[in-house]
Amino acid sequence: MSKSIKPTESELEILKVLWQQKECSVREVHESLGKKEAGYTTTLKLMQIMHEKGLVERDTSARTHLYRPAINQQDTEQQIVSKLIDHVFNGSASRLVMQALGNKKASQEEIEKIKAYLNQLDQSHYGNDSK
Amino acid sequence: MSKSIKPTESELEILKVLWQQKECSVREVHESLGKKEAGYTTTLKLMQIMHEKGLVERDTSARTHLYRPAINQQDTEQQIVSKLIDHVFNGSASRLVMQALGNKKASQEEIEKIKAYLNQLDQSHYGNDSK
DNA sequence: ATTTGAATACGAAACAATTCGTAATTTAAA
DNA sequence: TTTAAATTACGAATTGTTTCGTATTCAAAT
Repeated sequence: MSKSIKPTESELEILKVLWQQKECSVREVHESLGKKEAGYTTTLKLMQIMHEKGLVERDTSARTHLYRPAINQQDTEQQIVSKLIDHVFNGSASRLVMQALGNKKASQEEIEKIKAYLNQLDQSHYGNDSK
Repeated sequence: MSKSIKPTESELEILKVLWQQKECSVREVHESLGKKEAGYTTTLKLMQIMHEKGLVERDTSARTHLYRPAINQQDTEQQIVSKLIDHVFNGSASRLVMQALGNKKASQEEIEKIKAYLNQLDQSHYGNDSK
């Protein structure tokens, strides 16, 4: 399957809003993006382009068009992470994880969550082909 | 300190070669990049730009200039990962980690490495502010 | 000394992403 | 019905990255 549509950074910002809110007008997205962002027509244009690319769907029946994400959050995040692992960490997921944990971003609480997740992985014999 | 220089994708490719090999001529980098890459002058130009940006240092005493990385691999990877955590995973390192582990990329072997790392984190009282 | 091959320097083209100005359209209010 | 406000459509300017063609320089081989 060719899920290889990759959103740009700005597009990802917009997708995050849409993932969260399910369905939005351009204005709603624009406001959600907050102050720093560019003008309204910039957001509009981006969303129109995203529609052309198939990143979002839209309902044009009403005056104010409503947009919905056309790609899945989980899949998209997965793609981004996979690409990072391949390109930056030479295919080693563990190197990425260690990099992610070995910094101030990872609180003790976070680390506990991860341990729990790992144990759960074990129990569900989720492990796969090693050596 | 203002370490906020962020390499583009192509620049990162080149940095990876330099990190690995310590010091390289343009040609060496170019060959290391392999087939798919663009022409020699493209690599040259990129490295010249990287020099202007301060991403690499170079020794121009000899006919063939020698380039060395001017930024640290660990720091750079850290920056990339931090940015990803902030922008894609709303600041949650654990979400990134789970995404990284919950796919085919992470073999059982990788997962073991991570467990070991987590335990080691514990022992060295590395944990920080939680509650 | 001359030629040849490899290297650097430089400018510009080709692309892609972002931004915005302005016109046209639509709805609701006056 | 006219006006006003909000919206979409569209084209183009801007900015950043990548690519390459060509000129120049240098050093070694002839």
